[in-house]
Amino acid sequence: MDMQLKRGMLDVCVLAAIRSEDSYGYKIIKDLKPYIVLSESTLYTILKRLEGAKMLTVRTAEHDGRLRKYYRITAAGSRRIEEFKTEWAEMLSIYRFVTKEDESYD
Amino acid sequence: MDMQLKRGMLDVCVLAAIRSEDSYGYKIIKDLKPYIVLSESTLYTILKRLEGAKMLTVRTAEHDGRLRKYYRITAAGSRRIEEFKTEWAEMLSIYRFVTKEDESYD
DNA sequence: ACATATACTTCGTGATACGATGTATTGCGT
DNA sequence: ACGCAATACATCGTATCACGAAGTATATGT
Repeated sequence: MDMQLKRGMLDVCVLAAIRSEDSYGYKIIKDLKPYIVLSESTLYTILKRLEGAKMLTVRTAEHDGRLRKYYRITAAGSRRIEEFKTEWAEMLSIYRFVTKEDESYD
Repeated sequence: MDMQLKRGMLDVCVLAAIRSEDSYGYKIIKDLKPYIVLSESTLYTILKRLEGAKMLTVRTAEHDGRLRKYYRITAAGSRRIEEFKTEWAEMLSIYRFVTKEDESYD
C-alpha cells in the first residue's frame, strides 16, 4: 500500500480505533493492523498531533505494574470522523474520474 | 479538501488527465479543477516525478508561436492507474472501518 | 538466564504539496 | 497605443509528515 495514499486516512483511523473505548499505543497498532500498518514512531507522532488538536485526551494509568497512556476521543475528534465522511464523497468523485473508461475511442 | 487525503491521488489524477490524449500543464490544471485543485508548482513537480518514473514522456511543440510541453502517458503510466484500482479496494476497507457504527452500546 | 512481547520516546531523513516569485508571450478592451 | 488578464513554464524555500533506527524499561515464558 502506497504511503501517500493512506496518509490522509491515518489520523482518522487512530481516532476510529479509540472511538468505542479508551485505548493505548500498543493496542491501537494491533487493532489497526488488519486495515492499515503503521510503526510505533508514526503512531506516537499522530497521537501527539491529535492531542495538540484536542481531538483526544490522555491519561496515564498503571497496568500490571507498568504505566500505560490511555487515549480518549473528544467531541472534536468525533467531529473529525464525521468530516471525513464528507471528504470521502470527494475522494469517490476523484476515483470515478481516474477509473472511468476512456470513451474517446471505441 | 484536506491536502493529506488527496495526496495519494494526485499522481494518478495527472496520469488520468493525459490518458486519452496528450496534454500540457495549463490544460491539465483546468481539466482537473472540477475534481481536484492543484497549483502550478505542484503540477510541474508531479510531472517531473512521473517523467522520472517513466510513466509519461515529454515533447515540446510550438502552438501559436509559443512553446508548449506536451505530456504523453506510457505503458508504465497506464499500469500505475490499474494498480491504483487495486489500492482503492484497500482504501475502501479502511473507509468501512472508520465509518462503521459503534456496536458496543445500543 | 535469556528471549520475546509489551510499552513508550526521541532523532534524523526523505518525500512532497504549495506559496511566492520570476520570465515571456498572446489577446482583448478602451 | 497601452495596460491588464490569461496563457505557459520554471525555481526556491518551507512546512508537514511517515518512518526507520535506536534507546529505555518491565513482564512473561522456556
